[in-house]
Amino acid sequence: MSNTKMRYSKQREIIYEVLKNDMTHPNVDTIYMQVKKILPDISLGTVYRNLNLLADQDKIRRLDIGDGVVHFDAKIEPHYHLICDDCGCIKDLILDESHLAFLIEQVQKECDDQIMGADIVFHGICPNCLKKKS
Amino acid sequence: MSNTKMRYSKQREIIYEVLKNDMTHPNVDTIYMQVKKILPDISLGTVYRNLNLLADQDKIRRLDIGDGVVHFDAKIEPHYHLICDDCGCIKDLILDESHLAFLIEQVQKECDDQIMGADIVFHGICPNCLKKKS
DNA sequence: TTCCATGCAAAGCGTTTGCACACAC
DNA sequence: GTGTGTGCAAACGCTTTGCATGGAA
Repeated sequence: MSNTKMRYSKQREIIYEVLKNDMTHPNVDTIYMQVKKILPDISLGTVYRNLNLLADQDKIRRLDIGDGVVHFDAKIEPHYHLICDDCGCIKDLILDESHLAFLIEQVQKECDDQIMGADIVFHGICPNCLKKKS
Repeated sequence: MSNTKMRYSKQREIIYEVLKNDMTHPNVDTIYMQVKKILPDISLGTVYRNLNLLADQDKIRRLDIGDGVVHFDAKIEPHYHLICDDCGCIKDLILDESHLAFLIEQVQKECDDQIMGADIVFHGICPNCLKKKS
């Protein structure tokens, strides 16, 4: 709950630090393994609990890309993602403001200006995989 | 596999019919319960198997809206979805072509024209829930 | 001392799968 | 008859949770 006092925890701090330094939009298991290098005794449950807690406080973002596992992102500013259909990597995608405004406007016609936000996921081939193919 | 002969099955036919007549983007359990009214002995595994099979053949669409369960849609033409944050319903969203072209163009700058498609999910309050609130 | 956070393990839950039988062809 | 599809139940993988202990305030 948000009205409960939250105490400091070394585990939560490290989890947050690890995620902030990881630009790959890692899933929970990847985060768990990275944190374990620093805190070998941490448990998977603690990682889940803290990631969900940080996400509920909007300090990090939950990412659902449709691969069956949850990913997390320390970058909370609105932005979009490109999923590589070859290697499965997730890359940030910046859409310019004027375009986004138009997009939102379109959507608002449908739902009385109550739009909260949009999750946009694009599928394609990332530059890395393209390079390997040629 | 696509080179394996597929035989007719009553179950598959009914599953597809049920989905085509359901505009709510149902999850597997909902489809299962509807099909069970027509074929009381059908098993959940069969529903999963056939939905995945139909989706792999692009006869239906898999939908991942981030609620932890898979939804399906018999409407395969490209379109987008609005998720109601109040009731969780999923509504179709039509974006006009010129806008979409611009969107795709933006994305292609990032990934060498290899864009395959986009899944776009918007969050908001659906007209029904809005009405109830006022 | 109070009570939130943790580690551990078990449970939960949606989905997949192995197997024997049924059925399309 | 051959081989795909089914029903059933067990297995699977990710995530959550209950509980006793640890640690922040």
